[in-house]
Amino acid sequence: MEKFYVTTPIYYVTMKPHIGHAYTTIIADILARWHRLKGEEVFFLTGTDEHGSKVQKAASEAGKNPQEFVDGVVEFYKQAWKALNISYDKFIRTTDDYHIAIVRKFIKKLWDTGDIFKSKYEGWYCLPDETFIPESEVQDGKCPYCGRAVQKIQEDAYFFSLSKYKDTLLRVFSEDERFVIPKSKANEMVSRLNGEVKDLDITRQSIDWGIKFPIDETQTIYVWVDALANYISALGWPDGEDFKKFWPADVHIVGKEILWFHSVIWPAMLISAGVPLPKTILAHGWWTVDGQKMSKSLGNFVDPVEIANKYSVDSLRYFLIKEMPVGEDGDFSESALVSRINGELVADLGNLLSRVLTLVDRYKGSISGEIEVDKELDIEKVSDMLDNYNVTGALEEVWKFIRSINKYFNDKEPWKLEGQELSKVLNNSLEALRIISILLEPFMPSTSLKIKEQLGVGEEKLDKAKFGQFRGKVKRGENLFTKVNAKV
RNA sequence: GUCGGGGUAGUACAGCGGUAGUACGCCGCCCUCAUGAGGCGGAGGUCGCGAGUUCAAAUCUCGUCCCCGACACCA
Repeated sequence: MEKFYVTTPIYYVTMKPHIGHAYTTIIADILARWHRLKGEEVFFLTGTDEHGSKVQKAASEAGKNPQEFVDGVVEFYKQAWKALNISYDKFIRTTDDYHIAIVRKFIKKLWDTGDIFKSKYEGWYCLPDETFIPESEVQDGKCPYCGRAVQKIQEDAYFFSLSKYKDTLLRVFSEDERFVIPKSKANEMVSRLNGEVKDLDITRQSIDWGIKFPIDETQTIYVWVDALANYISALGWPDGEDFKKFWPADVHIVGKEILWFHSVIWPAMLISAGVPLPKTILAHGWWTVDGQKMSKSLGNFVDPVEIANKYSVDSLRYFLIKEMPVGEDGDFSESALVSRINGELVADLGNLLSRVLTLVDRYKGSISGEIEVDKELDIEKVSDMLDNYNVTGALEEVWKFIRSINKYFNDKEPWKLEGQELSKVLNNSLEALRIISILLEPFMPSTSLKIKEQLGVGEEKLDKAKFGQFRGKVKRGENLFTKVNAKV
């Protein structure tokens, strides 16, 4: 049986999930559901990244110890994913015991390969805040958080020989078109690799909240190394059954800002440890909100659970996928969301189901007739797009089909027909709706289910997405979506 | 600064050598099976600017202006 392993990044638990976290996770969910629909064995991993100085700091600001603090924030993620209908198979936390043990084992493996060496880490340090400040954040020699002067200090640290893998990685990029999608983002990585590649410090002495470095217990493993290893620790590397079955990952879904970690640092560590590379790293763009970047200072984070409760989960899922092609940036606004709900979900999909079922109710005879709408749908194309992670294009293809069936219904004017002629139009329309319900399942699972209930058909996999004789027991129900009238 | 992407209708985008397109919005007409849903028609663009190549340029070349992204924190 074919397998499919998809991951989201593990989210850093300093705050509740926002619309960007939801977006990444929804893409992963769609892919997971799509591959299940094809009858494959799927492993969908998500989770939380819980170590590091920023978590430690956030915890102390909240007056809690770090473990208490992260336990609290993790619940927000789990509840959000439940509310958004996310079908993950495993939720990993970097504070889980098995993860900690495997990270230490993984680091030892890199040490045994000879790719870890001891040196000095030098950086800007804010003494009162007890944290290192990245060069790019230092403002006029001052700490961006407290405004006090930072100083250059040195401490012992261990480094990973990233530079050693530069050429190997360049070869991977040039030989494998699918290693990083989209191409434009792959090019950015290649151009960075062609520049200076420094070895990476992978431990810190000054940080306490994290996994201890197995070679020297006075050091703590840098949070990124700890986090990246989740993709194999979740599977029980190196001997676990899941690891043997599901690794290498088919796709790591990431935001564009963490692509370097996933397409360069992570692969380098895997090569060093003798582990095969993930097949694809899919980098997506960012959401702005009402044209502005989401930020703490603007306080404009959009809570996906609130939006889902206000409109509907599937309205949100539909909007996020349809509004912005994977890899590009896009803007979130409630007015754009409402416009898609009214203009597409209500007027195209909801309307189609509604008008077809009304005529079916009125017609008493049996439904049958030759199929004539099958040319309107190219399932191969939808399938190819999803296999190539073009979720926006695939959804658009399904939508073209929905529009074409509305047009078919309109042109045939079945409300003026009777007997065989009417029966045929109804059979075509019902079969189209049944196939639409199958193809929409990955994108809008609860809407898909509602359509199936009203058509009186059961759960169906992709192999049932073929036109034929409609066999459901139709039972008209509530409208799929409600028109939003309020001006926003 | 270095590297990369882009500037096309009010807005969002497609087209990438052969009479300027799609969606939303706007205007007009028509229909009624359907959630004040639907259909048809229309207005609206010197395709950033200048030059060149060509029978022919949004499309290729050069120049120029402007926007955006990556450059080791962020979905």
